[in-house]
Amino acid sequence: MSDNAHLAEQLDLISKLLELNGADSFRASANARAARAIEAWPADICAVARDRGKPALMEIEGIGPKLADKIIEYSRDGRIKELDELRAATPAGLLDIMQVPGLGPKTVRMLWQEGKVVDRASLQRIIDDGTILTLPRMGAKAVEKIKASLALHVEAAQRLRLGPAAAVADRVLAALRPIVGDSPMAFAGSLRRGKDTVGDIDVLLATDNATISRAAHEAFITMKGVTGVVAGGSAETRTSVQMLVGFSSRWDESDDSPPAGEQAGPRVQVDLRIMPKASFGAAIMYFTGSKEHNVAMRLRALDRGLTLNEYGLFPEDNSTTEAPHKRGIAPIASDTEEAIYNALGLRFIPPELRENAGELSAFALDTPPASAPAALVSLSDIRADLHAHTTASDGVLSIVALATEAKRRGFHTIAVTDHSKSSVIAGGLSPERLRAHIGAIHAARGEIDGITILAGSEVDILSDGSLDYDDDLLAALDVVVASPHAALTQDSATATKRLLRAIEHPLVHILGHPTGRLVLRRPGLSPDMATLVAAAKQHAVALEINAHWMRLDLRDTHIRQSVDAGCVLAINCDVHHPEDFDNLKFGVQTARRGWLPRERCINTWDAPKLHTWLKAKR
DNA sequence: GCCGTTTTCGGCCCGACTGTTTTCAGTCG
Repeated sequence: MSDNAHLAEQLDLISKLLELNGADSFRASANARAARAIEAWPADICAVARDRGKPALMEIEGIGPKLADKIIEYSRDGRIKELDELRAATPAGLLDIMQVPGLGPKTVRMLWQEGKVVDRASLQRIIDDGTILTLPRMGAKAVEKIKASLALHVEAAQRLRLGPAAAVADRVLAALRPIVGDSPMAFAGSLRRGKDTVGDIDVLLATDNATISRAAHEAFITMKGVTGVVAGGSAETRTSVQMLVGFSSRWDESDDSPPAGEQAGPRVQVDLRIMPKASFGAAIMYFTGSKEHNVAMRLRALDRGLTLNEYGLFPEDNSTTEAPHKRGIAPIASDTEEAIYNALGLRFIPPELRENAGELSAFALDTPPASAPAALVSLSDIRADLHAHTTASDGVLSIVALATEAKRRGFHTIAVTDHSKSSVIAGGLSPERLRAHIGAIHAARGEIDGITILAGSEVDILSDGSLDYDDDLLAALDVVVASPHAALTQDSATATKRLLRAIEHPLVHILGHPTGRLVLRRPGLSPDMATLVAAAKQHAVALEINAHWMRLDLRDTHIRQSVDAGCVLAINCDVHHPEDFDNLKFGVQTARRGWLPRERCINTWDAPKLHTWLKAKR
């Protein structure tokens, strides 16, 4: 875990413990806000603390003098005294209870103070013996809800990776489409923003037709894969179901594929929300988030004397008694997101950027064109893949089959990059086999035209940073992707030296999945990214964004840091199966989350430009 | 605990829903 992520976790914990201890809620949320700002910060925040001190920290939005001191304390001691004291004063089990849906800080504090609850077991005890009913605001219905939440919470909680989540959403949309006709319908939330994991899936449908609305609701709750309708949602405007993820792949035989029995396996909550057509833009903006982006947008509206909610952008008339849409006030903008952004002096902000990380100022209409961000990379810009495996190592496609599939998808170049000898389990090639393989790749060029097949290798970066083949052999390759595969628990300093050595190697073009992380499975290396991106820029090495949803490595914050440093990046599918090309969209979304401009992604370049760039190292 | 061309003190995003209440507190998204 990076220092930023760890520090953010500590501050978030401080926020939660403050709430539990009845501290001022604005003080608690200030800590949580700072945690999110730090987590999204592209550079190493501890380095900022050490090198530039308190004033530089206080320039970050949401960080004032007190929080700057805490960051400095953390960067110096690796801990924060305030957190230690709060932990000592609060039973650890209360944090666990606060995870249960329906139990917020106020209720948990009351249970602790009045009911002597300190963990899940003691909560269960006072439910069972009935004493919970004697506590304030604890009626029979409230207790029933807590009981149900406790039971359900055991199997929920886990977030879902982007790939399986997108597959569920696509399934839902495909099932509803025939019923809703051409009514606007889309998914929102962190899935639309392309985050690497999502908590639940929000599907929005806009219709003014009650018949369509009822039919969609009915089809939704009877869809294949639905294992239960979540209580609540009296009206048909919001329905929540639990749905089987039912997604398996070579990565997930251990933890995501259902064991025997049809109703088993991981589930995800899917919400269907039905709203009037006229509110669709405001609603999808609202449900897409992020929360921080929404808050910033509302503040921007207030600055301009307007009110923004999920029904539209309204003129503010200072009647605080009732929401504007309920008083029949006509919205200034509501049917499309673009109209709302424009009415607030902004260009349309792509969903991937909506994290309140500078996007509002960057997309302001009055920003001079010179300082406006360049066009972001998009899926249709990608014309090449530079990281793919064949049957020579652990892929399932022959060289020609791989090239044929790449051509079918509109690429002008495909690089064959099988594993090197140290990746024994993946069938890594000995130097002799690689020489023969290069010959086979050259021969395959005669069997298919309209696409360039490059001879390459995904070469292991060994634990000391040396590469898995001699320079003579590497020089015979058109493209070298150097990747770490083993020793992924090295400390940060060792990992930095290791990867730096690979970047400085004159025959390396691309640093493949630089940290080796697996989403929700393995943290991978945490090298000093500032050092790596500076070296990558200097040595003209492209940093890879591995598009597989299990990797998404580099991650969004690292990409932003690389972009700021002036690096070029590669978005590669790491193809083993033909379907792996479909993961490209996740790589592109992640790249966009890191603000990657089209021209800085080498996979968007035309063939002459890309091939010239590769040859510069030969 | 942060923040400021209407404030250095007194604010701090908005609305729906639920359950416990006689007017509202808490939670969620």
